[in-house]
Amino acid sequence: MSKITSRDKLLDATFREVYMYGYAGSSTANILKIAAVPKGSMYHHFASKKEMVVAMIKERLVPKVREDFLIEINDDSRGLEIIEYLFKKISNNRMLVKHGCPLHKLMFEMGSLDDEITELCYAEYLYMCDNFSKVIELGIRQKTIKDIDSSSLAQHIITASWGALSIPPKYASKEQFLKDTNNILEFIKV
Amino acid sequence: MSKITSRDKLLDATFREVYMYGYAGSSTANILKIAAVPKGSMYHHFASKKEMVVAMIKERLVPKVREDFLIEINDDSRGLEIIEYLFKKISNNRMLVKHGCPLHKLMFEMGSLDDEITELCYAEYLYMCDNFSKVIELGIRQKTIKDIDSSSLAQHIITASWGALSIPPKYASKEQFLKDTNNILEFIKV
DNA sequence: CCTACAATAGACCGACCAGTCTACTACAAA
DNA sequence: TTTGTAGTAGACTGGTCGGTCTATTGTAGG
Repeated sequence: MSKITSRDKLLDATFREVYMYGYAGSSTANILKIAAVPKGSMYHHFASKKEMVVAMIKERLVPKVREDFLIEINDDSRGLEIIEYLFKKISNNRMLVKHGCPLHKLMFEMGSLDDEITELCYAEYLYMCDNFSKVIELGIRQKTIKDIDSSSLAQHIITASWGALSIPPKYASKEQFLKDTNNILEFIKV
Repeated sequence: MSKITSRDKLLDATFREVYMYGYAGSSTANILKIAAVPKGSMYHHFASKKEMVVAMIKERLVPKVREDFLIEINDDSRGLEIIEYLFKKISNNRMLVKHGCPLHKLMFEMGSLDDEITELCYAEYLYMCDNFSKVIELGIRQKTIKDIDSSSLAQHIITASWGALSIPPKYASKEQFLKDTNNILEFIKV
């Protein structure tokens, strides 16, 4: 039995706050209130707000994004179907559809605000591109995906999905996302 | 001869600051410093920071986006070529490539922060979709663009371009954007 | 039981935030 | 010339920001 530590509660609260209101839009005071942890604890575990966010990215945001955009390659899986299934999975994730990809949102905001955090996010974006490339190459070999430069196609699929997910929560819907990503699918089909 | 008023200087500075650092990330103090205008003037012209940003959206951001994403339909213009030319034009706009579409950036940030500003941005997004739809319908009639639901296609082109433009300034490049949007073009071609 | 250290707790700090206030200036209308 | 008003000017306010400080508590090792 592992109990939930103050550190855990802080990272969870930081993820939620930064995801919803952005880095600049979220305050330590609010994070502490949500986590129900006193200020002394926070500065015992982390040197600063930024360091707490850096830890949050590594220990919460990155694992979450890897899970949400997870691509599993089995022996009998087809490249195209994996992407189709992924879009379906994302469309059923209410949080993603409403508030966008947390990695995209943070990376976009931090681009002009902090180099270290931007780099951290961008590295994860490159990792995603790599993963997608492999699936695309699989699909190309199976002749279910068009034979186009796989890394350029991976980048296109990710950024286009991110764009489709960046419609404000009030107006975003599963249907709109599926309609949008269906165009991506139609394009990559052989 | 129309002279530059304090109000103009404030709107210009507000656009730059909010574009670069976001709504939450920009301060009135900094805007006043850049505009070289005293605080009293600002609160004489605008009731609050938010009202100043609302005016900035209407009088600076919207016109700028309409110019950057301008689509001109002449008698002898072809639907596909208009989109091709637009992507080329955007790729040559260093500011857009590095910092993204200002409308997209602000709308994405404000989604959970302020309904009024979100609505204002979303209305302009719908206007863009409408404009793109018309060009797509033209292309369909000319048989240079695939005969797919034009409004869904318009939405796809815009959100996918926005996604391609949301790579951090440090890593974004004209070449990466063109490679990315070329996939959109290849898809819509008949 | 004692010691030592990790963690909790929150009062407190200076800096900065958006916004207010009063005084002053420029200028147009009467 | 007088008067009214739009605009300029910046000192000031209350509240919130990230971060520091000291005191206390919980707990594992001796």
